[in-house]
Amino acid sequence: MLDHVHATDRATLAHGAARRLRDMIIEGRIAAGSRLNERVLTEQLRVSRTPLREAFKVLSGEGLVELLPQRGAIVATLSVAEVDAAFEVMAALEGLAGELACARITQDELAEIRALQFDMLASHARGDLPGYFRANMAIHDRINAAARNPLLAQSFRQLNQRIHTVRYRSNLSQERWDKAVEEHAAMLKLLEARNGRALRALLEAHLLNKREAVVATLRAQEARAA
Amino acid sequence: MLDHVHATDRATLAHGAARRLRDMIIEGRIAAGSRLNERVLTEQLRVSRTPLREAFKVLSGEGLVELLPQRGAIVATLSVAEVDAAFEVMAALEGLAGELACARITQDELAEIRALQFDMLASHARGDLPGYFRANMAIHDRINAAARNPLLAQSFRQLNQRIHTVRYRSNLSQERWDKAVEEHAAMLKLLEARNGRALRALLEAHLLNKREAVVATLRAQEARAA
DNA sequence: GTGATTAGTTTTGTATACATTTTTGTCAAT
DNA sequence: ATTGACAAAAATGTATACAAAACTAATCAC
Repeated sequence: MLDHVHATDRATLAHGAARRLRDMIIEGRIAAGSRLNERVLTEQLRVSRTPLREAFKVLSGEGLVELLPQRGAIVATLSVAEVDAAFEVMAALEGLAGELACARITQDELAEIRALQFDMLASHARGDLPGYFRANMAIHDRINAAARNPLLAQSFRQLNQRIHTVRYRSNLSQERWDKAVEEHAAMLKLLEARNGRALRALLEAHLLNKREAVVATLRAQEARAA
Repeated sequence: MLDHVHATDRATLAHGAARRLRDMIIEGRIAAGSRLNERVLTEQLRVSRTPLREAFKVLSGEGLVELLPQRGAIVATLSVAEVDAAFEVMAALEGLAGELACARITQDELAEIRALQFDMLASHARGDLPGYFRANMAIHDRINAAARNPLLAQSFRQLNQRIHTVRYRSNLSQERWDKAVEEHAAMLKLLEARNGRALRALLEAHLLNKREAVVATLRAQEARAA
């Protein structure tokens, strides 16, 4: 097991702690809004307070943790407004990525996206939602990579990470799911045709559709809670 | 920008150290690539190593500092490619901000931007470049604020902060300066007309023009150095 | 019962001590 | 002069000690 510890883990305890804590938060293993008690976490992560507190600072920069001076750290909470805002920005970023990708993507990368598209179709046909999400994420990652803009990728990743919990927990209606798959087919066509402007518009619309689905789910949950 | 002082600003030594160090880096008082020696900085900032190292982590998240495990921290370096990439993303974000602002801006906010526009014209007429930059920044801040999307504002601010040194050091040609002022007049018209799509396109073009100017300056400096 | 007060506990913030790792400087060998 | 070995110095990473703030809960006045 220890052989498989990532390089960033070995680098410093602070990095390792940040990585593990990040995963716990993104996967929802620690509830949003809950206190991050230093004593508890030092025992859980087997590090002392110094690297743990440094990890808090890192995750705070990523928007995953909120630091309340003199009152410790909590897992960042997500309001519906914030999710809404995040999708608004991500739509623009993903649109830009698509446009740039049209100009910069290689044949090999395009072939890989084609393959992933078939994976997605397979998952869709089987009704395998987690598989669909995986293929979906992979495709969008490839588009982002093909855009050849590390800062764009980073900005996008940061926002996406922040809303990860709610994004990949929303249960698509069959109808919306079918529509999303159709949109993906159109995306691939536009990418192959190197039609940057059109792909950009489609990706933006695609993410704004996604936003509607997620926000609707969240509002429904809110209503049920009340 | 309206420095709405967050409670977190002065609350802890770590935040204070981060703020001061951030200013030093953004203003170029510490050269890009130079080592951030902990002993030296603890004396300079009058804090112990613990909060200083926490500040490093914060600034690393903002892209201003690079952490080299076991080898300390350095001021992040900016390649021309990175500046290029940053402007590419900022153009998309600023375009989005303009489009959203068209839909959401109030009359009061619009009036304030009109006033700032006159300030800008005054600075331009006087050949006062720093004054022009100030008015320019203020206008773009107002547009961002009118977009009512804190995550958009944050993403933009982070990128802008990162390239601050080179952005506000590029010496405009009179020609380009005149053109930029003209573009600003057009922006205001589109904002008043609530023409979101057009404003978006203009803002994108405006920032991509800015990118050309800055990148040209950088390449010239590079050439002179060699 | 309600609310204020305050002693005791917990928790966070900061400084410092200790442990490794990296860097520096010297000197001999080629 | 350059290289390599290696001891010394310096710097970073981590743990812990101490200080200050926040929280808890018991007591008391009303």
